Amino acid sequence: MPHDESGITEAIRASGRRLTIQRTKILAALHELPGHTTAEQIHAHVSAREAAEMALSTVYRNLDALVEMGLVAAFADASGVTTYEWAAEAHHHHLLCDDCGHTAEVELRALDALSREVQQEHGFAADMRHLAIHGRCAGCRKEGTDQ
Amino acid sequence: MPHDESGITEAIRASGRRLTIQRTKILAALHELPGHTTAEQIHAHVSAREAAEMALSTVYRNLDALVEMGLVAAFADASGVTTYEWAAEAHHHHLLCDDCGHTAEVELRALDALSREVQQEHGFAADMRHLAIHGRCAGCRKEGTDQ
DNA sequence: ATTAATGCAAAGCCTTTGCACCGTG
DNA sequence: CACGGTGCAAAGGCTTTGCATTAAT
Repeated sequence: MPHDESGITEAIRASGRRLTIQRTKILAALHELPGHTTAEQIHAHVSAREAAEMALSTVYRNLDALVEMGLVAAFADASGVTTYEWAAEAHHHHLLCDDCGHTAEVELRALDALSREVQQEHGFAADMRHLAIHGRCAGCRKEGTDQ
Repeated sequence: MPHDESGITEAIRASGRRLTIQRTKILAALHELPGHTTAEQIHAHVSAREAAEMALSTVYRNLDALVEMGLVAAFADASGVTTYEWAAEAHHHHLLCDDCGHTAEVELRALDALSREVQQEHGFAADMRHLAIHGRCAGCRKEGTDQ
């Protein structure tokens, strides 16, 4: 893809990897699609605009490589599906409603204190870039009932 | 199984379900095994002590039922494996080391503030009973390097 | 020219499902 | 004795892998 906004292509080359058309398109898709995309979605996104279809396994292999390089973050959905997200954009937090399934992306200040506690009392370097908090959203709580 | 420590068997019967030998053994296994057990582990645990082996699908079906009843909590591992835990015991938090895979169960005070922030600013009722925080544990940080 | 990367198809893994039979309530 | 539950085996979904071929450096 055209302009390389960060040094991503360099990083890829530096790691001994090659910049194939497929990899380039997957990088573009990661930029264009909103966070939390599945391999399938990326595959569909790429295949939709291009005549030639890319193998799904290529998408997986590339995502794995990007995760290994730390450029992309992978997360396990509750249903077992893996979602991927451009690591640099994963600096937000999620409020997952267990009722309606809605996901809100928010900034949480209190996490600093949490991070500190975890660090000081457990020597654990927390990666808060992508914390997911489960619960019930405002809407579902109003409706009161179950499900 | 002998003494029913909570009203679990009642709850099961009240939901129109039956108390089969298999279900009883699975309940016992959930009590005996530490948190975060997989269906496979429960199956192995039960099969180990009893001569007759139980079908793995029975374990899954029972776990599903227990989750549906709210007695057991299910969580998606990063690798896509589902782990189950006695819901009443899931009132702790996890520090998951992304390097060595070790899981530490801790109590985090700072979560109260977090809970409050989420509640007040987003109207979201957070369920903090089983928050998982990713990062690097003390041990892996000392070793410094990758892996 | 090397050798990483792709495509394809097959296999893997965890989990779910269909169906006849069993056993609890 | 009705109907929820079980076992078995087969199917399902997502992901990975083997191998010959292609293409980036």
